[in-house]
Amino acid sequence: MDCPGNEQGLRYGGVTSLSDVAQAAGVHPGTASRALNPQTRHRVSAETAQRVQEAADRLGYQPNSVARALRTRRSHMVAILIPDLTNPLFPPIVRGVEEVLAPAGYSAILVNTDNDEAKEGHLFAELRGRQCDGFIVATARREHPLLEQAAAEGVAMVLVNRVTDRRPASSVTADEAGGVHAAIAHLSSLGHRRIAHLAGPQNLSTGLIRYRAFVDACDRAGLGPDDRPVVVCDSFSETAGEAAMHRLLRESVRPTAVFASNDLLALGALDATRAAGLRCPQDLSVVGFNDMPFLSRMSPALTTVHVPQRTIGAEAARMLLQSLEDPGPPRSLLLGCELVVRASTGPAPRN
Amino acid sequence: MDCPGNEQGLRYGGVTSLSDVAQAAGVHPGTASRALNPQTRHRVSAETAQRVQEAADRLGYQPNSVARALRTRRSHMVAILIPDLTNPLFPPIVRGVEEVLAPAGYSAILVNTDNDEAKEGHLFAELRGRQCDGFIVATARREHPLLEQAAAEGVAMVLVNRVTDRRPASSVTADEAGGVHAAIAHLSSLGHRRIAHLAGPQNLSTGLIRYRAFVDACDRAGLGPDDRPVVVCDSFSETAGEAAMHRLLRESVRPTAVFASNDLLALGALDATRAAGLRCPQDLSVVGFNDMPFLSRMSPALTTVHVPQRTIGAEAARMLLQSLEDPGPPRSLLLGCELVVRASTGPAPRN
DNA sequence: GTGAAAGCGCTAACAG
DNA sequence: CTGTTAGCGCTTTCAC
Repeated sequence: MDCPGNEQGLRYGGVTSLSDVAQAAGVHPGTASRALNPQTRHRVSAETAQRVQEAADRLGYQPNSVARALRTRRSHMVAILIPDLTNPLFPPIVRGVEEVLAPAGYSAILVNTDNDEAKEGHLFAELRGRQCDGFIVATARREHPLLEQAAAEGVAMVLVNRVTDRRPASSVTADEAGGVHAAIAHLSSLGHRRIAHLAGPQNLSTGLIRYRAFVDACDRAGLGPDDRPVVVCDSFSETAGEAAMHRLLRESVRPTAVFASNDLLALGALDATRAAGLRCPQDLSVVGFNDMPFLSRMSPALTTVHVPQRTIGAEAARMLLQSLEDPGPPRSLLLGCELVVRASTGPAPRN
Repeated sequence: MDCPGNEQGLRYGGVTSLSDVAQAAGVHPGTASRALNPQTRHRVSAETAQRVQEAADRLGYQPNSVARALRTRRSHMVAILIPDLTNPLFPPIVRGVEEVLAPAGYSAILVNTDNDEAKEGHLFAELRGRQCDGFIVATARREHPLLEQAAAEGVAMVLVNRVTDRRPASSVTADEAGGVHAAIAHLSSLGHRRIAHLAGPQNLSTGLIRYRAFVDACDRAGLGPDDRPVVVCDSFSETAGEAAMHRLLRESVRPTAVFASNDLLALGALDATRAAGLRCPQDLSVVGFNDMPFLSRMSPALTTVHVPQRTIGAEAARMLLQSLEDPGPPRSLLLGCELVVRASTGPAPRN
C-alpha cells in the first residue's frame, strides 16, 4: 500500500524533513532545497532536480513553513483584523481577501477586536510576534496610535473601509460620500424635505464620514439645519438604531425620511417605526448603508447603498501582496458605491 | 519619548530578540528565556526574573513565535476549515471558536474549501506544513480519506456539524435528528398530512442525517411513503431550493408543508412558492433548519430549527485544546436543537 | 552543479 | 540558580 511517509528515513512523529528527502535522493540537503524551490531549481542539474522531486513525492514531503519562515523572515501569513465576524458586513470582505491570498501561497489569520482598543493592541502585538508579513485592518476607529506607529515602522498594512485622519498607510475604501449623496438625492427626488440621520459612532471613521457627507448632501439639496435632525448612535447595532429612532420620533416635527449610517441601524429604526404605529414607506422612508446580505428578503426590503465588500477585500489583499513584494509609498483605492432602491423608500407623505 | 525597541541592543529591522533582552538585563539568553516563561519562572531568582522582565518591557520585547514553534514543535495555531464563510451559518461558529482560542493564546487560520475535495486536500497539506497544532473541520463531506488518514496519524482534530461514517475523530454536533423530529411533529400537530422534504446533498453529512431523520419522523407521524415526497438538491443554496420547489409544485398532488434541509433551501422554496401564486403559510407551510441570523426579519419570518452555532464553535475549540493538552480517545458532543416557530407555518389548508 | 557550514531565535538538556 | 551548548528544519552564502 502506498502510504506516504512510511518508508525508511522516517522521522519520529511521521513527519518527513528535507534531509530525509535528500538522503533518499542521495544528495546534500542544500541541494535538495535548491531542487525543490522553483526559484532556485535552475541552479541544479535537471536530472538531480527530478530525482529529488521524485523522492519528495514518494515520501510525501511537506516543507516545514515554520523553519522556512524562521530562516527567510517571511511567514507567508497575513493577519486580518475585524471588529466582529458576526457582523454580516465582514464575511464577504474576508472571503475576498482569502480569494487573493490563498492562490499566492499566503494564509490568513483572522482576529476579532470588538473595536476594543486594549484587545486590539494585544492581538496586534501577538500577531507581530507571529511574524505576520502584513496586516489587513478593517477595524474602524479613527484614532489608532498603535497602527500609526506600526505603519511608521514600515509594517506592511492595508486599511479597509476606514481611513486614519493622518494617512501613513495604504487603504481601500468605498466611496462612502458618493453613496451618501446618492441616497439623499434619491430621498430628495421623492419629495422629502425633512430627512433625519441616524449617525454611527463618531470615533469610527465610517460614522464620521457618512455624517459629514449627510450634512453636505442636505446642504446641496437645500435643506436647512432644522430639516436634517441628527441622532448619534453609540454602536452600529440594531438596538442602537431602535433606541435612536425612538428618540427621533418623540420630537415635535417628525421627519418623513431617515438615512441610517448602516443597515443594522436601519433595521433597528424599522422596528421602532413599526412600534410607533407608522408604516414604512407610506409614513416614513428608510435608507440604510452597506447592502448586507439578505436585505432584499426583509420586510420591507431595505433601500440601501451597496458597498462592494468582496471586491474591497480582494483589492486590499492585492494591494498588500504588492507592497510586500515591493514596498512603496502608501496608496489609496476608492471603489464606487451604488444606491439600491427597494421597498423601504417612497414618496414623501403630504402633510 | 518612550519608544519601545529604540535603544541600544536593537536589532536591524527594529525587532528585539531574546538575547537583546538578556544583554540589557546582564544575564544569559537561557536565563532570560526562563525568566520570561511563566512555566519556568520559578527556576530563576525573583530578583533576576524582575530585572529581565523590566528589560523586556523597556525594550518592547515580543517573543518570536516562529522560532519558539520551531523549537517546541507547537505553533499555537489552529486551522479552521469551512466550506464558505459567506454562508451565514459559519460566522457564528468561527466566532465561537475564536472566543475560546484567543484567551488560550492560540490563533486561528481560516480557510474556505467550497467543499471542493482537491482544494481541501491542498489546503490541509499546506496547513500541516504550517505546523498547525490542531484542526477544526466544518466541511461536511461524508467521505474524507484525507481527514481519516490524518486522524489515524494522531493529528488533533475536531469535526463540527458533521460526522464521518466511521468515527476516528472527535466531533461536536447539533442534535439534528431531534431537531427534525420537532419540526415534523410541529407540522403534524398543525394537521399537515402530506409533507415534502427538500433534502440537501446526500454526500454531505447534514444532508443525509436530516433526510433519514425526516423519513423516520414521518413514519412515526403515520405518514406513508407517498405522503412524504422528497426532492434532493445538489447544493445548500437558495437557487437549488427554488429549483427543487418548482419541481415539487409540478407534481399532481401538492404537499401542504415543506421541510427544507436548511434555511437557504427554505428561502429558495419560498421564492418558488410565491412565483407559483401560493401564499405561505395559508397554502403551504415551510420549515427551515439552522436558524441563521436575521430570519425573523424576513417575510414571512421563517419557522426553523435553531442550532447553537456559537456554542458549537466554542465547544469544538475547547475540545480541541483539551485533546492538545492531553490526547485521549475521540469524544462526541451532541448539543440540543430547538424549534423556533415563526410565521411560515400554519394550519394545514382544508382541501 | 554540488557539498559544507553557518545561523534564523528560541528552548531544554546538562553542567556547575 | 545560572551559564553553556546543542539543535528544531530550513536556506544561503562560500568553497570547490
